[in-house]
Amino acid sequence: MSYLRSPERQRQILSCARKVFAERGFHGANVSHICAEAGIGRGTLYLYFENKRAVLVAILEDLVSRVKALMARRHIPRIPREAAKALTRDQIVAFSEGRLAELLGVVFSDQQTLRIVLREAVGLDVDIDKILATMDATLISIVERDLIAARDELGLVRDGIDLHHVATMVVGGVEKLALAALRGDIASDLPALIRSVVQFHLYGTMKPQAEGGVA
Amino acid sequence: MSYLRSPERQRQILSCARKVFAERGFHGANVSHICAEAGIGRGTLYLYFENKRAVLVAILEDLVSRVKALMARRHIPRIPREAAKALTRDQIVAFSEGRLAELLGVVFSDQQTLRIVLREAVGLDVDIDKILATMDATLISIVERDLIAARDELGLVRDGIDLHHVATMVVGGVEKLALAALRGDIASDLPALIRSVVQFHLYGTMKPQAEGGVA
Amino acid sequence: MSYLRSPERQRQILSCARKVFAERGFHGANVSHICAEAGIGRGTLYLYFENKRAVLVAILEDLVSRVKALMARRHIPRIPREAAKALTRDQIVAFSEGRLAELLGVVFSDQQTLRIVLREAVGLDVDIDKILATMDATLISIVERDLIAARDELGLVRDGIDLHHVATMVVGGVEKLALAALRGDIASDLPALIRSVVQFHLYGTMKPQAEGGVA
Amino acid sequence: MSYLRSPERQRQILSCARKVFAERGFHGANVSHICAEAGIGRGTLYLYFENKRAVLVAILEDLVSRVKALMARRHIPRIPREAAKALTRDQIVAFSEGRLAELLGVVFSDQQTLRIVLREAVGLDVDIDKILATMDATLISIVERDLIAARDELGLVRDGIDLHHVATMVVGGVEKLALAALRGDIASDLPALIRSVVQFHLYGTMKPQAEGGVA
DNA sequence: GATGAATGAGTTTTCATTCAT
DNA sequence: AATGAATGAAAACTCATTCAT
Repeated sequence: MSYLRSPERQRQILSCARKVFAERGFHGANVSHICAEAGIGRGTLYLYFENKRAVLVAILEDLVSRVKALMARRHIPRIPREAAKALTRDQIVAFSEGRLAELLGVVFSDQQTLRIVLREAVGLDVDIDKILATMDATLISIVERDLIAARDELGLVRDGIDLHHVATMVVGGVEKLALAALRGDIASDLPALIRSVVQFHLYGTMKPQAEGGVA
Repeated sequence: MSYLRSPERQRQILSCARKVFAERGFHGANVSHICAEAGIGRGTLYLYFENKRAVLVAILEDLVSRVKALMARRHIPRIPREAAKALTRDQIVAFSEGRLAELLGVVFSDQQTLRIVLREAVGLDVDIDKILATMDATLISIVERDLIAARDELGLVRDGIDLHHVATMVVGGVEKLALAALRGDIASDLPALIRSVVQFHLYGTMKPQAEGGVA
Repeated sequence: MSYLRSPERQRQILSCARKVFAERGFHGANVSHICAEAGIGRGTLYLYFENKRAVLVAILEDLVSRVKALMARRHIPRIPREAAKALTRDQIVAFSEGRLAELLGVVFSDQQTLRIVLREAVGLDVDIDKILATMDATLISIVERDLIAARDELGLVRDGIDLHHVATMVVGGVEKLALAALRGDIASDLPALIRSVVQFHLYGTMKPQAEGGVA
Repeated sequence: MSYLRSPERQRQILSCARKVFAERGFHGANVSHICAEAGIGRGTLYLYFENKRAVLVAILEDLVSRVKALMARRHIPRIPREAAKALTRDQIVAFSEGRLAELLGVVFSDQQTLRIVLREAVGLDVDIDKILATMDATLISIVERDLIAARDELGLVRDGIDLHHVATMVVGGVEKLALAALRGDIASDLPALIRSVVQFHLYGTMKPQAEGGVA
């Protein structure tokens, strides 16, 4: 028995639960597993959370709030259009990479949360789905906002693109890469991954010459 | 009650299970639900499947085999490099759209299977994960093969791109769009979605002029 | 494992539960106790009853329906008022004793049910309370109906009596006697008890001379 | 927080527990409920009572001791037999009503205790049952002693009556009336109820003429 | 082959009680 | 003396699976 103040104990349980859920999945994890991990009695968990599901919800909402905080914090740098025109390709790439790294840093700050969001929390129940949808929507809107700014203020974006679709695909693509990395299907070389993402979403796959050579 | 020979009955159970799993999720669905849907007794299911999990596995493996069949069937059209150079932008787009539509047609032939793959089968257990990973890998390798062919045989692909990463992102992006459509966050207008995907992955987001204007 | 048809199994569980509840009380009795007594698995009980509480409710409602059946069955014998006047004291006593014995026969047909009604089902929850109240009300109204008939049709009842109060007291008195008998505080000599009840409720305690001698 | 010496604090807890038990029943009431009501910490209760059950026992024993005190206090007024013969019917009734009111005053001094005795403490465990049995026995013996006195010293009681049975029925009848009043089935008009009880137990239900007219 | 009654392992959850502070 | 955080025993209940019919 160790006496901890409420908020610390709550955080401790949360972090142990994160670990356990990531390792065993939501259904594979017992309340007992979590409590053993946290070194507390089984009843203690119920002093801090209504039930097992509420622990997961807390983990997810914690992440959502971090993502929303990011969105609130981040503002589009105001560059005059003239200056925008003078941006080099490398400057644009570098800026995009920075933005993306920032985003990924918050979302996938730890592998455990990543695993939980992408795998353990999926398909559990309607309310949890709503939280995941909120997170998706927030992530997507962050990317979309950047794209809209790049289009409207910097004039950098190709015409006739549905930016919401694109933002959705960017987030989905990033998550799939992350999942593949989690599975060990591809190397977890974050900078390389980020470079791939940025290159891909800026330029697409088609050779400029090919494009250029087209009537 | 009704006399169906083994294979038909098996298929019938499978299709009822698909419906039930899609509607209620793997954990939310009882064996009873499936059997009621199929109009058979609870024990009968066990004549055809070892257990509940095996039913889901069968659904997934059925999909995997359809995807693999697609991969085996599909071969890259051999176009002489010279001809490739003469391809118009619209021809490339049209061809890509066709390929993608074909792919999506197999994978997401029905909303039920889609839902199961993207939501209900996620995070269940290690073996099911392996199946999902196999499907991901197969899908990705289909896209990747197309990309490799476009690069190596047609010379259409930009240099310095990690095509495995790109293929992964394309699949991930498509799935995220599908998920958003399932959730009702975006319109389920398949042709429009396919167009977005193809435009995005061919050209990326950056304006050609912007790119062109860079030193 | 023994295969019983639904209704028999249900009745068997009910009768075992009656025994177990009577012996150990509602809270003292486990579902396991009941199942062990019935020689069935723990889950089997839940095929027949929604939960432990529902088993008790079924026991009580079974009794209520027997009591209500008695009330429906029983009709007041129509005796012309003239004939009523000619009834001897012993005839009235004998008739009352018969009626009471009939009532007790249904209600307290077995000690187990009696114990459950008087002790184990008391104070459990609002709905069970309602059932007990219904039973009380039915018993009381049976007695009251007899009293009203004796008053209105036979003219046998003293003036200025609140017959509902009296009926309530009769039922309460009988139950207290039964409880005392259950506890072993008084002899379980049913005929003697019935005689006491009838004498008491017909004549009261006061000596007729005493009454007669009053101005 | 508030400084109360042991005995007052004990009494305070007891009175809060009485309220809580009456409102929620023994099983429905948490130790927390009681402590919250008393404005003390959860551990504090255990400084004054061994456990939850002990609190209920204390409430009941307090009542038992009040009832026993009544019994000890109450003595039969010595009236010469001659004087007894001269008692009017109204005098006897008035006296009986007084005695009964006195009894009820102690037992059911408050609705809370009444509810606990009649509903919440019933069927809990063997020891509590013994206390309730003691209370029943004491109440019954008080009534019985009055009846014996009325018979042996005043000669007011009809022959051939088992006074223990009668006393038991009187107590049972009174309790059933009280229960019905608690339930709202009958009006809680104490004087009217007392009158009904006294009339009934003195005179019974049968019309004197009817009785008189019998051979 | 088909059935569905029976099973019981496995989990969540509650709450009286303890004891470090 | 007072507290309330921590405990864990105890119990209800679900549901995939078995197997007598």
